[in-house]
Amino acid sequence: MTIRTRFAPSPTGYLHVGGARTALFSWLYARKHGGAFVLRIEDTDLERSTAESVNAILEGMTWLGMEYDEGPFYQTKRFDRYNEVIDELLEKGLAYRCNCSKERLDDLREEAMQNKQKPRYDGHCRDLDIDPSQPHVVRFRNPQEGSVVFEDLVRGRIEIANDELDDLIIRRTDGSPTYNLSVVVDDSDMGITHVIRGDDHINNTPRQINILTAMDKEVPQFGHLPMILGDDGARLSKRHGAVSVMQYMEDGFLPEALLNYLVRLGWSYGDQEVFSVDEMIQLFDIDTVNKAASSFNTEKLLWLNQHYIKESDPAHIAHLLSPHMGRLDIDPTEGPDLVEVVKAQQERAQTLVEMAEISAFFYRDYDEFDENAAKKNLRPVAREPLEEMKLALASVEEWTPEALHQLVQDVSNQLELKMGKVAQPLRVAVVGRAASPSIDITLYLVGREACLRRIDKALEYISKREQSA
RNA sequence: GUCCCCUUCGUCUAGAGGCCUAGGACACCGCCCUUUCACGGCGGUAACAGGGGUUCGACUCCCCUAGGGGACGCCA
Repeated sequence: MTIRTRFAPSPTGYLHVGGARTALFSWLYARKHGGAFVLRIEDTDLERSTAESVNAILEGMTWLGMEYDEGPFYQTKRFDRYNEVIDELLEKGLAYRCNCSKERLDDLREEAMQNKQKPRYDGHCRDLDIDPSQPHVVRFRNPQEGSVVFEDLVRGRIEIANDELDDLIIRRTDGSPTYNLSVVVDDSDMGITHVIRGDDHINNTPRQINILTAMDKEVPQFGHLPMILGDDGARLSKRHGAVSVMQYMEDGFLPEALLNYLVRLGWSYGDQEVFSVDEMIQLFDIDTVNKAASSFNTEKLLWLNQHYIKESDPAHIAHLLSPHMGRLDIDPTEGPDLVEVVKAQQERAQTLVEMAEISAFFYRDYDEFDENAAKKNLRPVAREPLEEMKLALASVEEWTPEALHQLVQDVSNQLELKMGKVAQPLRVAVVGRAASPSIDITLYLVGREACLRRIDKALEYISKREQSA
């Protein structure tokens, strides 16, 4: 049997990390077993589904590299099929028409809650013969006895008594099918063998199994994934920490880092923390997924992101960094080779956004000195080293990191100062702040002209400071 | 309220009855490396929710309690 899994988001918002993790596990499972991964858009809620959301979801999937083998299928294009099934159920007496008013249903719910009962439909129309030409919904005739048992791939055996379930609506008054009907029809029609989804669907599963059984269709395997909670342990929701996957791209994260972070949320393979996509495919398994919910921890994501920035090919990082430079109004082609800049900064940034920020000075003069750095390093004692360095830099023949390193060394020796006493004021002068790559590389990439101009600016700063003192 | 599910360091997790003096990772705190910031190296603080059983022996099995989450829609 070929394994077929699916990801079936409803397009009512962007793709957030919870959805992405669900998609990832489903995708990995299919890939691991050489099966197919199907993408299905569950847009039966005509009110809330939007084309923008569909695009956002597709964009997120693409960015993360989770390619699907079939789809996207849209449920709105399959209404005829759902109605066919509903009519069939109706014909066989496995479903019935109901014209209970919403008011009656509301009253019923309220009454049940007051009596400390589980709210459920009372089956009022179960055996009535409702006129099909009048407004009505269609309900599934759920078995009233026995129980539904299934072996969940991550949770183990789950059993729910049928008398906990009621006759759920499968077709609305407006003729559109509801979720529980359409999923079941689709998963069956599309030959899905393993339904991997969030555990908020656990309670729907017995209903769906009952419908499937009524349809005389095969029941797939289910694997219910635990939730992902926010940084603070509260549920991830749109208003609370659930960030769009694409937001991570904008914030300078690499897709491989997010994927790696997500795969370790609720799953592990011994002590291994870093997984390439190939390793995930090879090592992942659904039955080693944890049962408990886990909290999203941005700190660890940052660590992984830095890891991938550090380990990646500099040219690759440069390619990804370029747009972030653009956001700072910097055209990286007008200045030092971005690949060289990446090599210099690779171990110094947790995100591409941060890397762009700390690399801006390679491409343009800083606006003003970082206050603390200037206070500490651009003091009168720094005047002489800076002036010496300026002379040396102006006349050095070879503008290479090696030659520049030697230069700083020579000036330090000449003035009988420690390297730091020369290099650090020089660094602040050239980059405007206290931190940068090693001084030789920094000077080399900034270039002679800009170095001299910025040293002058630093000397000016020192003079001004002396006057005001 | 009813039903379902979950519970190991702050966080992600290892743990399949003796291998546990509970391991790793992130974060945090020291020290080392160092011209800055990082990287890296070394070390440290820190957890089996509580209570009962079962057993020669429980983090591991069973029960109860507590806490947390989910479901209970003409949403998905």
